[in-house]
Amino acid sequence: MTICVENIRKRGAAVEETRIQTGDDFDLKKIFECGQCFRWNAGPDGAYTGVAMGKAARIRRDGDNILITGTQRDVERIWHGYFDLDRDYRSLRQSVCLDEYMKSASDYGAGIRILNQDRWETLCSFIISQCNNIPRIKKIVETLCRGFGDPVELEGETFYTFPDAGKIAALEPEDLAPLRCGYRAPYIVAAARAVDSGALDLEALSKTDLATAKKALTALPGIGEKVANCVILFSLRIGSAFPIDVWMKKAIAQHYPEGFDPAVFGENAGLAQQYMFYFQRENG
DNA sequence: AAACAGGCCTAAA
DNA sequence: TTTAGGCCTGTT
Repeated sequence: MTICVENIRKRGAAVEETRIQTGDDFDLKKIFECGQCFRWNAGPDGAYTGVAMGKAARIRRDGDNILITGTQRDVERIWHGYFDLDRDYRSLRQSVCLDEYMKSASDYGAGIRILNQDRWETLCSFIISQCNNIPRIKKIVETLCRGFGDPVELEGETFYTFPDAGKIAALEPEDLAPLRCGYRAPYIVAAARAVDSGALDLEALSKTDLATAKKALTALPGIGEKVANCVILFSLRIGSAFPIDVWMKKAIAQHYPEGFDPAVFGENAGLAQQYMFYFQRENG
C-alpha cells in the first residue's frame, strides 16, 4: 500500500495526519467492531479515536484513503503492522471461499482486517471478555487504563495507555476491585506476573505454532481454549487459530451440521472465523 | 425477580 | 471425554 504524508491544521494547532491508500479492503467499522479490539470508539463524524501500542490516534476514511493522526514514521513503526497492511485481503478472501456460505460470509465481511495488537493487552483484554458483553468489556478495560495506564494527549484530549504487565504484576487482585471485573481479577494478576517474569514469553510464542502457543497459554489460570485462540490470532500472528464462542457455535450448527474442521482453511482459518463471526452477528 | 451473558474450573459420570 | 453447576457483576 502506498503511504504519503500530508499536514492538516486543526483548531489552530498543527495536527499532522498521514494518508494511507487502502482501497476497499479496509473498512474501519468492520475492523473495529468485529470483536477483536476494545479501545476504538466512533465519533459522530464516523472517525474512530482510540489508543493502541502506546499511542492515541484518530483515524478516518477519505475516499480510497485512510487518514490517521501522526507522522509517516508512526505509520511505518506502528500502524503498518497493527493494521496488517502487508497482506492482500482480496486474495485472502478468495482463499477462504470454500463453499457458498463462505463466499457469502467473506463478501459480507469484505474490509475486515485482522489487527496485530499488543500481546499483553490482548491477553488481558480477552481474560476480561469471558462471560461478558462488549460494552462491559470496554468499560472494564477503560477503567483499567485510566487507573493504571499513562496519560497521552491527542488534540487536547487525554487518553490512557494500556498499563504494561509489570505494572499489574505488582498489584494484588484486590487492587483491581475498582474494575468490578469479579472473579477475573486474580486471572489478570496471574497473567501479568507470568508475562512480567518471563515465565510466559509471548513474543517467543509468536514464533512457534498453534499447538505450542495454545498449550502455554491454557496453562495459565482462567485461560481456556477460546481466550487462547483469540490471543494467538489477534496478537501472535498465527493465522490458523480459530476461536469458537457462542456465535461461532451457532454459525457452525447452522451451516455445518455434519461437522466442521477449521484446518480446511489452513493458515487462513482465523480470517475465515472472522468472516463467519461477523456474518453471524449481523445476520444470524 | 430470576435468568442470563462473546468462559473457565472442578467434580462427577 | 463429555456434562453440570458455580463464579463476580450488570442488565433485562
